Amino acid sequence: MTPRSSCPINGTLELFGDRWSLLILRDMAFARKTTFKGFEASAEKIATNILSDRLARLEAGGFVHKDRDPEDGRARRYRLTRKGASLIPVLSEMALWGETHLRDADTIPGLKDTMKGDRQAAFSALIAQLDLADP
Amino acid sequence: MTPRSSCPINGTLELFGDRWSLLILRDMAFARKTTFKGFEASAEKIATNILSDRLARLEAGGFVHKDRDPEDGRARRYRLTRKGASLIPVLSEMALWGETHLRDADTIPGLKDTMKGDRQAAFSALIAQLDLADP
DNA sequence: CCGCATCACTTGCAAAATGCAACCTATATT
DNA sequence: AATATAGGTTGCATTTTGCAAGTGATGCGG
Repeated sequence: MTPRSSCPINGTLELFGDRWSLLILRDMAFARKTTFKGFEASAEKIATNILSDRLARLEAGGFVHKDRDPEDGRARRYRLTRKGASLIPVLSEMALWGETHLRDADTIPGLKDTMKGDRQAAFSALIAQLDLADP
Repeated sequence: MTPRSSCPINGTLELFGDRWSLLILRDMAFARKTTFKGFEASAEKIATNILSDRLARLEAGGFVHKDRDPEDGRARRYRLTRKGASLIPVLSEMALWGETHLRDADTIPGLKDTMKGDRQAAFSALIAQLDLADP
């Protein structure tokens, strides 16, 4: 798929401009979810065919790494790669926007302060707590 | 339309999680475009029915204000409201991500520095240069 | 090691969103 | 008056999404 333009905003939207991809990354980055069932159980109720498709795309794009769950042979383990974790600032900015402009959105404790202070440090700390996959 | 969840990221995605809405805001915020023809002329080649639909949604959501163009009675003038301009940080973060992670994305001069320095000041300066609508 | 539950899907089909091309109306220009 | 331009709308084909049901592999309790 050849991009519609060379605008970096457009490129980002061609990858993540849908209603589900970033929610999966959110679950990995902020809720530490790693399994299909875990993503399926999120409040937004993604359909399994869409979830399957998005995980495949995220894996193909190198944002997510998939392997067997070492604690349950039936389960697969999905983890962010460093490339996937690079979207945390985008997710955070969207969370901040939603929190300040949407009526019935939850407040994420500490988010506003984090986004005002040393973001880089906060993101690094968050990433350090994640069990990233490496390729 | 009742939101799928009260997650602020989800709420933001329900409003802007499509391939076009943020591009229109981009054109207003960064390219200073104000007319239907102007948006239509952008590199991504949006179809006119989609453009019409997105402008209507953005107006209904209070992100964009529409009036007659004072310099051409045939044209309508679309301008960001303050609420619409509040998405500039999200757009900028997406631009930064695209610029650093996508192969063939353009580089926006000064963006990386801006995003490392005093963002708030940079965003304020940008907004000051825009002719915002004010409802 | 048998039966049942769970995990990660896939399939089929209906509904909605998107994309394309043609057409239309109001205003401006010559 | 004729023509061009701005901002749409309409009809239709294609694509994406969503829902429900079904499938194969693995684990677990007896």
